[in-house]
Amino acid sequence: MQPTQYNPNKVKIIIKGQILLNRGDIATKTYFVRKGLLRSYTIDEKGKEHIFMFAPEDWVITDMVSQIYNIPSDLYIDALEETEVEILDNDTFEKINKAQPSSTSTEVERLMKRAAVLQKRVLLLMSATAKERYEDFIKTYPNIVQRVPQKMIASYLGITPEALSKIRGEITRNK
Amino acid sequence: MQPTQYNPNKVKIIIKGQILLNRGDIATKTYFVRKGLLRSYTIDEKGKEHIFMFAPEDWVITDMVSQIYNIPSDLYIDALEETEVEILDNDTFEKINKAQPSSTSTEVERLMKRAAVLQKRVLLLMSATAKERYEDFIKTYPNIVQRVPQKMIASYLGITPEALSKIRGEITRNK
DNA sequence: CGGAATCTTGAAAGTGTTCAAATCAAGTGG
DNA sequence: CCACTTGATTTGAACACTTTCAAGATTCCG
Repeated sequence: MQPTQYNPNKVKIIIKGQILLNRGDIATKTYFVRKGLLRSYTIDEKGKEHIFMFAPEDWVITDMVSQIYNIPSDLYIDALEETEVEILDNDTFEKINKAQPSSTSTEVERLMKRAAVLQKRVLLLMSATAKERYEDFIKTYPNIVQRVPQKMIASYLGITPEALSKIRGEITRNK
Repeated sequence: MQPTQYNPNKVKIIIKGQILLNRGDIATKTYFVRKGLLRSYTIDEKGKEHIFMFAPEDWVITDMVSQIYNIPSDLYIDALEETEVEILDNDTFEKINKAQPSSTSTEVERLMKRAAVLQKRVLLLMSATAKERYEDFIKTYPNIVQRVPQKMIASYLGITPEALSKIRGEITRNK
Protein backbone atom coordinates (compact mmCIF):
# COMPACT_ATOMS: atom_id res chain seq x y z
CA MET A 1 0.00 0.00 0.00
CA GLN A 2 1.10 3.50 -0.77
CA PRO A 3 2.42 5.32 2.28
CA THR A 4 0.01 7.90 3.62
CA GLN A 5 0.80 11.53 4.12
CA TYR A 6 -1.18 11.71 7.31
CA ASN A 7 -2.81 8.92 9.17
CA PRO A 8 -6.12 9.09 7.46
CA ASN A 9 -9.34 7.48 8.52
CA LYS A 10 -9.84 6.42 4.96
CA VAL A 11 -8.39 6.61 1.53
CA LYS A 12 -10.97 6.89 -1.15
CA ILE A 13 -11.48 7.38 -4.87
CA ILE A 14 -13.81 10.25 -5.70
CA ILE A 15 -15.35 10.25 -9.13
CA LYS A 16 -15.52 13.39 -11.22
CA GLY A 17 -18.45 15.53 -10.16
CA GLN A 18 -18.90 13.92 -6.77
CA ILE A 19 -19.64 16.30 -3.93
CA LEU A 20 -17.62 15.98 -0.72
CA LEU A 21 -19.07 18.94 1.16
CA ASN A 22 -22.39 20.63 0.66
CA ARG A 23 -23.37 24.14 1.58
CA GLY A 24 -25.09 23.96 4.94
CA ASP A 25 -23.08 21.01 6.18
CA ILE A 26 -20.58 21.42 8.94
CA ALA A 27 -17.08 20.62 7.78
CA THR A 28 -15.91 17.74 9.94
CA LYS A 29 -13.33 16.42 7.52
CA THR A 30 -10.25 17.61 5.73
CA TYR A 31 -9.24 16.12 2.42
CA PHE A 32 -5.70 15.54 1.34
CA VAL A 33 -5.41 15.08 -2.42
CA ARG A 34 -3.03 12.34 -3.48
CA LYS A 35 -3.93 12.48 -7.12
CA GLY A 36 -6.55 14.37 -9.08
CA LEU A 37 -8.19 17.73 -8.53
CA LEU A 38 -10.75 19.07 -6.11
CA ARG A 39 -12.18 22.54 -5.78
CA SER A 40 -14.15 24.52 -3.24
CA TYR A 41 -16.65 27.11 -4.33
CA THR A 42 -19.65 29.07 -3.23
CA ILE A 43 -22.77 30.28 -5.00
CA ASP A 44 -23.88 33.83 -4.31
CA GLU A 45 -27.41 35.24 -4.04
CA LYS A 46 -27.44 35.96 -7.76
CA GLY A 47 -26.72 32.31 -8.44
CA LYS A 48 -23.15 32.93 -9.49
CA GLU A 49 -20.42 30.44 -8.75
CA HIS A 50 -17.16 31.62 -7.17
CA ILE A 51 -14.27 29.20 -6.93
CA PHE A 52 -12.38 29.71 -3.72
CA MET A 53 -9.56 27.29 -4.32
CA PHE A 54 -8.29 24.45 -6.44
CA ALA A 55 -6.68 21.51 -4.69
CA PRO A 56 -4.41 19.52 -6.95
CA GLU A 57 -1.94 16.86 -5.84
CA ASP A 58 -0.56 17.34 -2.31
CA TRP A 59 -3.02 20.01 -1.31
CA VAL A 60 -5.47 19.81 1.55
CA ILE A 61 -8.92 21.26 1.31
CA THR A 62 -11.83 21.93 3.64
CA ASP A 63 -14.00 24.84 4.73
CA MET A 64 -11.93 26.35 7.51
CA VAL A 65 -14.61 28.80 8.55
CA SER A 66 -17.12 26.02 9.06
CA GLN A 67 -14.55 23.75 10.66
CA ILE A 68 -13.25 26.29 13.14
CA TYR A 69 -16.43 28.01 14.16
CA ASN A 70 -18.58 24.92 13.85
CA ILE A 71 -21.10 26.63 11.64
CA PRO A 72 -22.81 25.55 8.41
CA SER A 73 -20.56 25.78 5.41
CA ASP A 74 -20.87 28.36 2.67
CA LEU A 75 -18.68 26.26 0.46
CA TYR A 76 -19.17 23.25 -1.71
CA ILE A 77 -16.30 20.89 -2.35
CA ASP A 78 -16.36 18.60 -5.35
CA ALA A 79 -14.09 16.73 -7.72
CA LEU A 80 -13.10 18.13 -11.11
CA GLU A 81 -11.33 14.90 -11.97
CA GLU A 82 -11.30 11.42 -10.60
CA THR A 83 -9.43 11.99 -7.38
CA GLU A 84 -7.73 9.90 -4.75
CA VAL A 85 -8.04 11.48 -1.31
CA GLU A 86 -7.07 10.79 2.26
CA ILE A 87 -10.00 11.67 4.49
CA LEU A 88 -9.16 13.11 7.88
CA ASP A 89 -11.66 13.60 10.68
CA ASN A 90 -11.22 16.68 12.78
CA ASP A 91 -10.22 14.76 15.90
CA THR A 92 -7.75 12.69 13.93
CA PHE A 93 -6.41 15.96 12.75
CA GLU A 94 -5.85 17.13 16.27
CA LYS A 95 -4.11 13.93 17.19
CA ILE A 96 -1.70 14.46 14.34
CA ASN A 97 -0.78 17.82 15.70
CA LYS A 98 -0.13 16.36 19.11
CA ALA A 99 1.88 13.48 17.77
CA GLN A 100 4.36 15.43 15.72
CA PRO A 101 4.46 18.94 17.03
CA SER A 102 6.25 21.47 14.96
CA SER A 103 8.29 19.14 12.83
CA THR A 104 8.96 20.39 9.36
CA SER A 105 6.02 18.67 7.78
CA THR A 106 3.50 19.56 10.42
CA GLU A 107 0.13 21.12 10.06
CA VAL A 108 1.47 24.45 11.27
CA GLU A 109 3.63 24.80 8.23
CA ARG A 110 0.85 23.69 5.94
CA LEU A 111 -1.45 26.25 7.47
CA MET A 112 1.10 28.99 7.13
CA LYS A 113 1.58 28.18 3.49
CA ARG A 114 -2.11 28.33 2.96
CA ALA A 115 -2.28 31.68 4.70
CA ALA A 116 0.59 32.87 2.53
CA VAL A 117 -1.29 31.89 -0.61
CA LEU A 118 -4.35 33.70 0.64
CA GLN A 119 -2.33 36.78 1.51
CA LYS A 120 -1.04 36.97 -2.03
CA ARG A 121 -4.51 36.40 -3.40
CA VAL A 122 -6.07 39.19 -1.36
CA LEU A 123 -3.37 41.64 -2.41
CA LEU A 124 -3.85 40.68 -6.04
CA LEU A 125 -7.61 41.04 -5.85
CA MET A 126 -7.20 44.47 -4.32
CA SER A 127 -4.49 45.92 -6.49
CA ALA A 128 -4.28 44.12 -9.81
CA THR A 129 -6.45 44.28 -12.90
CA ALA A 130 -8.13 41.16 -14.22
CA LYS A 131 -5.44 40.82 -16.83
CA GLU A 132 -2.66 40.96 -14.28
CA ARG A 133 -4.42 38.41 -12.11
CA TYR A 134 -4.80 36.07 -15.05
CA GLU A 135 -1.16 36.35 -15.98
CA ASP A 136 -0.18 35.65 -12.41
CA PHE A 137 -2.46 32.63 -12.35
CA ILE A 138 -1.01 30.96 -15.41
CA LYS A 139 2.46 31.55 -14.05
CA THR A 140 1.64 30.25 -10.58
CA TYR A 141 -0.60 27.32 -11.54
CA PRO A 142 0.46 26.29 -15.04
CA ASN A 143 -0.60 22.73 -14.40
CA ILE A 144 -4.12 23.70 -13.45
CA VAL A 145 -4.68 25.94 -16.46
CA GLN A 146 -4.69 22.98 -18.75
CA ARG A 147 -6.96 20.85 -16.64
CA VAL A 148 -10.00 23.03 -16.09
CA PRO A 149 -12.36 24.92 -18.40
CA GLN A 150 -11.72 28.61 -18.74
CA LYS A 151 -14.92 29.58 -17.10
CA MET A 152 -13.59 28.06 -13.89
CA ILE A 153 -10.43 30.08 -14.10
CA ALA A 154 -12.58 33.15 -14.62
CA SER A 155 -14.56 32.15 -11.57
CA TYR A 156 -11.38 31.80 -9.54
CA LEU A 157 -10.13 35.18 -10.72
CA GLY A 158 -13.39 36.86 -9.83
CA ILE A 159 -14.38 37.84 -13.36
CA THR A 160 -16.90 36.63 -15.94
CA PRO A 161 -15.98 34.06 -18.59
CA GLU A 162 -16.61 36.74 -21.23
CA ALA A 163 -14.12 39.09 -19.63
CA LEU A 164 -11.49 36.35 -19.50
CA SER A 165 -12.10 35.51 -23.13
CA LYS A 166 -11.52 39.13 -24.08
CA ILE A 167 -8.36 39.30 -22.03
CA ARG A 168 -7.06 36.17 -23.68
CA GLY A 169 -7.87 37.58 -27.10
CA GLU A 170 -5.99 40.71 -26.23
CA ILE A 171 -2.94 38.80 -25.02
CA THR A 172 -2.86 36.65 -28.15
CA ARG A 173 -3.15 39.68 -30.41
CA ASN A 174 -0.15 41.30 -28.74
CA LYS A 175 2.14 38.42 -29.65
CA MET B 1 3.94 42.72 35.51
CA GLN B 2 1.08 41.93 33.21
CA PRO B 3 0.91 38.26 32.21
CA THR B 4 2.07 37.63 28.69
CA GLN B 5 0.06 35.89 26.02
CA TYR B 6 3.06 34.12 24.67
CA ASN B 7 6.54 34.06 26.04
CA PRO B 8 7.81 37.03 24.18
CA ASN B 9 11.37 38.13 23.74
CA LYS B 10 10.29 41.62 24.55
CA VAL B 11 7.33 43.75 25.34
CA LYS B 12 7.54 47.18 23.85
CA ILE B 13 5.64 50.40 23.32
CA ILE B 14 5.44 51.48 19.71
CA ILE B 15 4.63 55.10 19.05
CA LYS B 16 2.14 56.13 16.41
CA GLY B 17 3.72 56.08 12.99
CA GLN B 18 6.63 53.89 13.93
CA ILE B 19 7.55 51.24 11.38
CA LEU B 20 8.05 47.66 12.57
CA LEU B 21 8.66 46.02 9.22
CA ASN B 22 9.89 47.60 6.03
CA ARG B 23 9.41 46.38 2.50
CA GLY B 24 12.50 44.45 1.56
CA ASP B 25 13.18 43.21 5.07
CA ILE B 26 12.74 39.58 5.92
CA ALA B 27 10.08 39.09 8.54
CA THR B 28 11.81 37.46 11.49
CA LYS B 29 9.36 38.59 14.11
CA THR B 30 5.68 38.29 14.87
CA TYR B 31 3.90 40.97 16.83
CA PHE B 32 1.12 40.32 19.27
CA VAL B 33 -0.89 43.47 20.02
CA ARG B 34 -1.80 43.92 23.65
CA LYS B 35 -3.22 47.38 23.23
CA GLY B 36 -3.38 49.79 20.33
CA LEU B 37 -3.56 49.24 16.60
CA LEU B 38 -1.10 48.11 13.95
CA ARG B 39 -1.57 47.61 10.26
CA SER B 40 0.22 45.91 7.40
CA TYR B 41 0.11 47.34 3.92
CA THR B 42 1.86 47.34 0.60
CA ILE B 43 2.47 49.99 -2.02
CA ASP B 44 1.92 49.02 -5.64
CA GLU B 45 3.84 50.12 -8.75
CA LYS B 46 1.50 53.06 -9.18
CA GLY B 47 2.36 54.26 -5.68
CA LYS B 48 -0.97 53.27 -4.24
CA GLU B 49 -1.26 51.99 -0.69
CA HIS B 50 -3.23 48.80 0.00
CA ILE B 51 -3.93 47.83 3.58
CA PHE B 52 -3.73 44.10 4.01
CA MET B 53 -4.87 43.88 7.60
CA PHE B 54 -5.53 45.80 10.77
CA ALA B 55 -4.30 44.31 14.02
CA PRO B 56 -6.18 45.65 17.05
CA GLU B 57 -6.00 44.22 20.55
CA ASP B 58 -5.29 40.47 20.72
CA TRP B 59 -4.29 40.12 17.10
CA VAL B 60 -0.96 38.94 15.79
CA ILE B 61 0.61 40.41 12.73
CA THR B 62 3.57 39.68 10.49
CA ASP B 63 4.28 39.07 6.82
CA MET B 64 3.65 35.37 6.52
CA VAL B 65 4.90 35.14 2.97
CA SER B 66 8.23 36.64 3.93
CA GLN B 67 8.41 34.64 7.14
CA ILE B 68 7.64 31.27 5.58
CA TYR B 69 9.59 31.50 2.36
CA ASN B 70 12.36 33.62 3.83
CA ILE B 71 12.09 36.21 1.13
CA PRO B 72 12.05 40.03 1.27
CA SER B 73 8.75 41.41 2.45
CA ASP B 74 6.25 43.17 0.25
CA LEU B 75 4.54 44.54 3.31
CA TYR B 76 5.13 47.37 5.69
CA ILE B 77 3.93 47.12 9.25
CA ASP B 78 3.43 50.27 11.29
CA ALA B 79 1.45 51.66 14.20
CA LEU B 80 -1.73 53.66 13.72
CA GLU B 81 -1.89 54.37 17.45
CA GLU B 82 0.50 54.10 20.32
CA THR B 83 0.66 50.34 20.69
CA GLU B 84 1.90 47.85 23.23
CA VAL B 85 3.24 44.72 21.56
CA GLU B 86 4.84 41.44 22.48
CA ILE B 87 7.66 40.74 20.08
CA LEU B 88 8.24 37.13 19.12
CA ASP B 89 11.27 35.87 17.25
CA ASN B 90 10.67 33.09 14.77
CA ASP B 91 12.64 30.54 16.77
CA THR B 92 10.84 31.49 19.94
CA PHE B 93 7.72 30.92 17.95
CA GLU B 94 8.79 27.42 17.11
CA LYS B 95 9.61 26.67 20.69
CA ILE B 96 6.11 27.64 21.66
CA ASN B 97 4.72 25.16 19.23
CA LYS B 98 6.89 22.42 20.63
CA ALA B 99 6.06 23.27 24.19
CA GLN B 100 2.31 23.21 23.91
CA PRO B 101 1.40 21.32 20.79
CA SER B 102 -2.16 21.59 19.69
CA SER B 103 -3.73 22.67 22.94
CA THR B 104 -6.70 24.93 22.55
CA SER B 105 -4.72 28.12 22.70
CA THR B 106 -1.98 27.06 20.37
CA GLU B 107 -0.68 28.68 17.27
CA VAL B 108 -2.58 26.19 15.12
CA GLU B 109 -5.87 27.61 16.20
CA ARG B 110 -4.67 31.15 15.74
CA LEU B 111 -3.48 30.34 12.26
CA MET B 112 -6.75 28.70 11.38
CA LYS B 113 -8.66 31.73 12.52
CA ARG B 114 -6.49 33.92 10.42
CA ALA B 115 -7.04 31.68 7.43
CA ALA B 116 -10.76 31.81 8.12
CA VAL B 117 -10.71 35.60 8.07
CA LEU B 118 -8.79 35.55 4.82
CA GLN B 119 -11.20 33.04 3.32
CA LYS B 120 -14.09 35.36 4.02
CA ARG B 121 -12.18 38.32 2.67
CA VAL B 122 -11.34 36.62 -0.61
CA LEU B 123 -14.93 35.56 -1.14
CA LEU B 124 -16.13 39.09 -0.42
CA LEU B 125 -13.61 40.64 -2.77
CA MET B 126 -14.70 38.26 -5.49
CA SER B 127 -18.44 38.39 -5.13
CA ALA B 128 -19.54 41.55 -3.34
CA THR B 129 -19.82 45.14 -4.49
CA ALA B 130 -17.86 47.87 -2.75
CA LYS B 131 -20.98 48.89 -0.87
CA GLU B 132 -21.56 45.37 0.39
CA ARG B 133 -17.96 45.06 1.46
CA TYR B 134 -18.16 48.31 3.36
CA GLU B 135 -21.32 47.29 5.16
CA ASP B 136 -19.72 44.01 6.09
CA PHE B 137 -16.66 45.84 7.38
CA ILE B 138 -18.54 48.16 9.72
CA LYS B 139 -20.48 45.19 11.02
CA THR B 140 -17.42 43.02 11.51
CA TYR B 141 -14.99 45.65 12.80
CA PRO B 142 -17.13 48.37 14.40
CA ASN B 143 -14.34 49.26 16.79
CA ILE B 144 -11.86 49.89 14.01
CA VAL B 145 -14.18 52.11 11.97
CA GLN B 146 -13.99 54.83 14.56
CA ARG B 147 -10.26 54.69 15.00
CA VAL B 148 -8.91 55.10 11.50
CA PRO B 149 -9.43 57.68 8.74
CA GLN B 150 -11.82 56.67 6.01
CA LYS B 151 -9.17 56.58 3.38
CA MET B 152 -7.63 53.65 5.23
CA ILE B 153 -10.89 51.79 5.27
CA ALA B 154 -11.16 52.44 1.55
CA SER B 155 -7.66 51.09 1.16
CA TYR B 156 -8.59 47.95 3.08
CA LEU B 157 -11.72 47.46 0.99
CA GLY B 158 -9.78 47.84 -2.23
CA ILE B 159 -11.49 51.01 -3.42
CA THR B 160 -10.56 54.70 -3.65
CA PRO B 161 -11.41 57.17 -0.88
CA GLU B 162 -13.68 58.95 -3.35
CA ALA B 163 -15.65 55.80 -4.02
CA LEU B 164 -16.08 55.18 -0.30
CA SER B 165 -17.22 58.73 0.24
CA LYS B 166 -19.90 58.31 -2.43
CA ILE B 167 -21.03 55.03 -0.93
CA ARG B 168 -21.33 56.62 2.48
CA GLY B 169 -23.29 59.50 1.03
CA GLU B 170 -25.64 57.05 -0.62
CA ILE B 171 -26.16 55.10 2.59
CA THR B 172 -26.87 58.26 4.58
CA ARG B 173 -29.34 59.51 1.99
CA ASN B 174 -31.30 56.26 2.18
CA LYS B 175 -32.01 56.71 5.88
C1' DC C 1 -23.57 12.52 -36.30
C1' DG C 2 -25.93 15.40 -33.33
C1' DG C 3 -26.76 17.97 -28.80
C1' DA C 4 -24.90 20.34 -25.04
C1' DA C 5 -21.55 22.94 -23.02
C1' DT C 6 -17.87 26.15 -23.85
C1' DC C 7 -15.78 29.95 -25.88
C1' DT C 8 -15.86 34.23 -28.60
C1' DT C 9 -17.52 38.69 -30.00
C1' DG C 10 -20.18 42.98 -29.81
C1' DA C 11 -23.23 46.60 -27.93
C1' DA C 12 -25.15 48.73 -23.93
C1' DA C 13 -25.18 49.47 -19.05
C1' DG C 14 -23.01 49.61 -14.52
C1' DT C 15 -19.47 50.21 -11.21
C1' DG C 16 -15.50 52.25 -9.76
C1' DT C 17 -11.41 55.29 -11.05
C1' DT C 18 -9.11 59.48 -12.12
C1' DC C 19 -8.60 64.20 -11.94
C1' DA C 20 -9.83 68.61 -10.25
C1' DA C 21 -12.06 71.70 -7.22
C1' DA C 22 -14.51 72.88 -3.11
C1' DT C 23 -15.43 72.06 1.69
C1' DC C 24 -14.40 70.57 6.23
C1' DA C 25 -11.50 69.50 10.43
C1' DA C 26 -7.64 69.54 13.35
C1' DG C 27 -3.58 71.34 15.00
C1' DT C 28 -0.11 75.28 15.22
C1' DG C 29 1.83 79.65 15.99
C1' DG C 30 0.98 84.24 16.81
C1' DC D 1 -8.92 83.20 20.38
C1' DC D 2 -8.02 83.73 15.49
C1' DA D 3 -5.65 83.00 11.09
C1' DC D 4 -3.22 79.73 8.66
C1' DT D 5 -1.64 75.40 7.06
C1' DT D 6 -2.23 70.76 6.14
C1' DG D 7 -4.63 66.67 5.51
C1' DA D 8 -9.20 64.41 5.03
C1' DT D 9 -13.57 64.28 2.94
C1' DT D 10 -16.96 65.42 -0.46
C1' DT D 11 -18.66 66.31 -5.04
C1' DG D 12 -18.81 66.32 -10.10
C1' DA D 13 -17.45 65.19 -14.85
C1' DA D 14 -15.06 62.31 -17.94
C1' DC D 15 -13.06 57.99 -18.52
C1' DA D 16 -11.84 52.89 -18.01
C1' DC D 17 -12.77 48.37 -16.94
C1' DT D 18 -15.94 44.76 -16.23
C1' DT D 19 -20.61 42.97 -16.53
C1' DT D 20 -24.77 41.78 -18.79
C1' DC D 21 -27.24 40.20 -22.51
C1' DA D 22 -27.47 38.22 -26.94
C1' DA D 23 -25.86 35.92 -30.93
C1' DG D 24 -22.50 32.98 -33.30
C1' DA D 25 -18.74 29.79 -33.56
C1' DT D 26 -16.33 25.99 -31.64
C1' DT D 27 -15.45 21.92 -28.99
C1' DC D 28 -16.50 17.95 -26.50
C1' DC D 29 -18.86 13.64 -25.86
C1' DG D 30 -22.28 10.28 -26.01
